[in-house]
Amino acid sequence: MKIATWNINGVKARIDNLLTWLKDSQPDIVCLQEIKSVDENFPRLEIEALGYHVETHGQKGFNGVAILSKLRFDEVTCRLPGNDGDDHARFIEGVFSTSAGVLRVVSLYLPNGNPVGTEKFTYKLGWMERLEAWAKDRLALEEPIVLAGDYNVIPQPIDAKNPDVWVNDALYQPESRSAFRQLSLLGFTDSIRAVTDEALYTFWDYQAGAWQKNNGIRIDHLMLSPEAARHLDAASVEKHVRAWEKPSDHVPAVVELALDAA
DNA sequence: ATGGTCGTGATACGA
Repeated sequence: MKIATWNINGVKARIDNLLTWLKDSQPDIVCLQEIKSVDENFPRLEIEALGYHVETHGQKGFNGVAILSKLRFDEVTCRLPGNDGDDHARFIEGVFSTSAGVLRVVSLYLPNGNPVGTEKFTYKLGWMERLEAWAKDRLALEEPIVLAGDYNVIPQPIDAKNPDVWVNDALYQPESRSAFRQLSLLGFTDSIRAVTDEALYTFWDYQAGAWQKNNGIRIDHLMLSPEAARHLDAASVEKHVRAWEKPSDHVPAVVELALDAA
C-alpha cells in the first residue's frame, strides 16, 4: 500500500498537477496540506472520478488539510485535541481496514512558527506538545499509524542544503527539533531515515532561485508507529514534481507499506 | 545586504 503526503499550496491552483500526479503515481492514500479552500469548494468530483474517497478539513484562505483514499473511510476525526480555542484547520485523521487490521492515517499541517519570539512560535510549540500527547495516546492502541504531513521542522543539519541560514528560523530551533525528536523517542520512525542517510529535500522556496540551486529543506515527514514500521518496504521523495509547470513549493513524500486493503 | 515569489480572493497576509 502506497501512502503519500504533499503540501500542495492551494488545491485550486494545483488541481491539474494533482490529477496528473495521482494518475502517474497511483497512491492508495494521500495526505494533503495547505489546500487553502473551504470544504464546499474542494474539487472533489475530479478526484473521486479517479477512484478516491475524499475527506477534507478546510478553512477560508489558508491552512486546510485533506485525505484522499482508495480505501473506504471507517472513521474520520478533525482537529488535534488539547486546545478548543485553536480554530486552524491543521489535522485530519482517517481510519481504514486492512488485511492486518486497523490502519490510522493522519494528515497534519504543523504551524510554521515564524518569527521566533512571538506568539506564533509559542503556538507552534504548544501544537507540538498536543501532538505528542495525541501520539502517546494512540500508540497505546498498538496499531499501524502513519503520522504524515508538513511538520515545518528540519530534523537534522543534513536535512538542509545550507543549515547555517536556518539557525534563526522557527523550523530549525532547538525547541522545534527537540519536540520532533520526542516522536522518535516515543517509538515513531522517520520513514526516510529508516531507508537512507542521504540528503533529501521536500521543499524549495519559490524565491531566489532556490530550486535551481537545489537549496532545499526536508520538512515533510511520514512518521510510522512500530506496527506500521514493521511493514515498511520503501520510502522516497518525488522530487521530479518540483520541475513541473506551476509547481507547489513542496513535493510528495511516499512510503510503501506491506499492507493490503481488507 | 537586499529583495526576491507565490496563493487566496479582492487586500493584506501567510509562507
